[in-house]
Amino acid sequence: MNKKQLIAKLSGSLNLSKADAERTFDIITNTILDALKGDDSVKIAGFGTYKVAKRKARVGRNPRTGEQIQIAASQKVKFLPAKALKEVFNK
Amino acid sequence: MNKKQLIAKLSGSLNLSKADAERTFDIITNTILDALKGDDSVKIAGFGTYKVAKRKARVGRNPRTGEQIQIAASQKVKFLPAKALKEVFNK
DNA sequence: AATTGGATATGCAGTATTTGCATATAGAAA
DNA sequence: TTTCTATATGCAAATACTGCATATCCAATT
Repeated sequence: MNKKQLIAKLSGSLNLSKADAERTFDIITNTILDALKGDDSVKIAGFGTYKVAKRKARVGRNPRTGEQIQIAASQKVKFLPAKALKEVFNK
Repeated sequence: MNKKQLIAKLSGSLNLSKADAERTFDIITNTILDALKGDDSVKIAGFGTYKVAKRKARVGRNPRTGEQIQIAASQKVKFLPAKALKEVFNK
């Protein structure tokens, strides 16, 4: 399912036009992103936690040529599913 | 930031009561979950992709006693940040 | 509705990183 | 109040990550 299809569903269940449903959805994701930029984590009970994880610089390898490569440190958004979410898929 | 604080922010930016903002938010997360249950992945352009990842059974260990334990296969929701999302935190 | 530019999936090798087990407790959230 | 979540522990095994070409897929513009 892609964003367009998701918006179509939400349009129905939220009783909004597709344009409004998309606007609503975008506001929510942007709010989460902004929070991650400033704060460091966003916890949503029953769903999961978004966190910014710092990754150290390290040595990698180009699998095509085999040569070693220096990989810079970076940051990545991680999602940790809540307990309830795990149970849904493991009952 | 926790869910309550997120809802409070959304209440303002969506111009909804807190109760309605929470209802809206819950409908969205539930819609995503339902899609994932149907074995799909949910791709949200510019944000990321939610996927159900299957994990194989393996041998684990009780860190308290040190004894080996057989761990059953399981499923887990994974979130893969979109390119745009990575760039926000690595520029 | 169709085209196009951009984003993402795949496969590969080898190393780095993460995962997840049990369990109690502390702290936070509903 | 009562439920949920983070933390901490050692360690084996699963998985992520890198460059890059190709194939596929999506989003946005015509």
